[in-house]
Amino acid sequence: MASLTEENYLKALFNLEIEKGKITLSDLANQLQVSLPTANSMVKSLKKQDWVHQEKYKPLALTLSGRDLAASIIRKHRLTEMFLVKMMNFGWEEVHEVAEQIEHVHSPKFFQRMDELLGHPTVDPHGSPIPDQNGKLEVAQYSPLTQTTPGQRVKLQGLANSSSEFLAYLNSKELFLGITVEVLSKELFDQSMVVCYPNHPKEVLSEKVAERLLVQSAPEVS
Amino acid sequence: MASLTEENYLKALFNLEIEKGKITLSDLANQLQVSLPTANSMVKSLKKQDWVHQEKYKPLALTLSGRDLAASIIRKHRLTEMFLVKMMNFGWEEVHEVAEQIEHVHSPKFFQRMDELLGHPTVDPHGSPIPDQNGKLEVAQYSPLTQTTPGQRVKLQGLANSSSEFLAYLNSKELFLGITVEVLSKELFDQSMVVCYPNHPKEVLSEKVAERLLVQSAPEVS
DNA sequence: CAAATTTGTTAGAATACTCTAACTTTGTAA
DNA sequence: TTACAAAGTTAGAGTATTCTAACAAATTTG
Ligand SMILES: [Mn+2]
Ligand SMILES: [Mn+2]
Ligand SMILES: [Mn+2]
Ligand SMILES: [Mn+2]
Repeated sequence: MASLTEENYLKALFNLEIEKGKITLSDLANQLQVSLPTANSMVKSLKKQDWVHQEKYKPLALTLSGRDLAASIIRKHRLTEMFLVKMMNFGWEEVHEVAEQIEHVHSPKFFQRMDELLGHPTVDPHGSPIPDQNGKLEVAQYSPLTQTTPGQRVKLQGLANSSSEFLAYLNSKELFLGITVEVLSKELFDQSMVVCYPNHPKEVLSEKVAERLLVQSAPEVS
Repeated sequence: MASLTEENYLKALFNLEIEKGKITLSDLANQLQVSLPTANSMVKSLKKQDWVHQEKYKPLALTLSGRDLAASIIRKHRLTEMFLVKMMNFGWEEVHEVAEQIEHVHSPKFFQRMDELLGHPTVDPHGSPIPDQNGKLEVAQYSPLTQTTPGQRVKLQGLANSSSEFLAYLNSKELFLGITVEVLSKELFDQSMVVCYPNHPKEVLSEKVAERLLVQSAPEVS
């Protein structure tokens, strides 16, 4: 059985594989905020348990069972975040830290009940997909708001970054998942965008913000 | 900050103090299923952090801050058990293992929300009192059913033992907390008791069972 | 009360996870 | 294509938690 530490390594490997395609030891060490030798020795132990493939000086890769284990932990993390928001009145900016702990709880029934009480959600409060019981992950193809052009109407579906600072900013601007945003204009100089959405007829979003807002290109028309 | 291991030691010390009055190292080691030297060295480290008093070859005692910490963990454990039963449809025989893990989660808000959603419960699903936010523990004075005499009507308020085997037995006999039990007779030979309670006009309880059922001597009269 | 038993302590070692320092391999770029 | 930089590895060590073996103190008991 994987220790809490090993579970965190597997989760990091899973996320790096999705974000960057191939996994380097440096990225892993950086992600987990440990030294290179620490990551190196832990990877050796993950290899011994057949959760990662590793050859000297080569990039890393999760094995099938490693990926399954990682997906199950990420499933628990995201179900927990959703449960905290929907059932326990947490804000979406408050849930990550708690989920980081609860994801390590061993109790299939506990997470099954969360899943049932939530009606089998497919995304977490930040729009990230929840792996299903078999470890399958629906990778929705959203694009950053920066790639839209004036006149377009799009639906806010996800976030490229879920830091609590960014989430607090979105709260203050009443920018929530699911809302429809219309692009009014784009500033050539700094790529900032003027948009409108419910209760906000004219709001300026910096490039920094816009590139972190993931939208659905073709929103259903009213 | 206390590690998960230290938290479990503090909890054990707290419970031993209540159950036995004074705390011996042997009891502690036995409770936690570790060797005597292991308990000894951990107690030294708890002493260094000023959570226990310890003198060579003398019984142990929690310090004020140690007791507070222990009470807060037991509060989290029992709130969690109540939450699992009332909000997540767990049986009372299934919650202890999960609570054993969740009690170590660091998030005041998480347990505050449990408390609120449950309406500030004062006991856990097995009748054990939940310490309040200040670490105060209401020690209700219940007595075992063995100490009642035929003709008496009492209310089942707690359990002297909450092993899942015992709880499963109680489930099968529909013996739940809060029901009123009338003692019909007591067998002199083996101390077994014949009782009656809702849906069970005549049920025999062994001494083993009866001594684990904690009842309120003076039930409110109808 | 002296022997036997129980309880507590010390010493020494193992495993898990982490670090820094030193070294090697790989990839880049002049 | 050699030199420099980046990435990866090895060696050696520290903390936390646990163990067994050996020993010492305290308690119980005949
Ligand atoms: Mn998260
Ligand atoms: Mn985690
Ligand atoms: Mn319990
Ligand atoms: Mn515990």
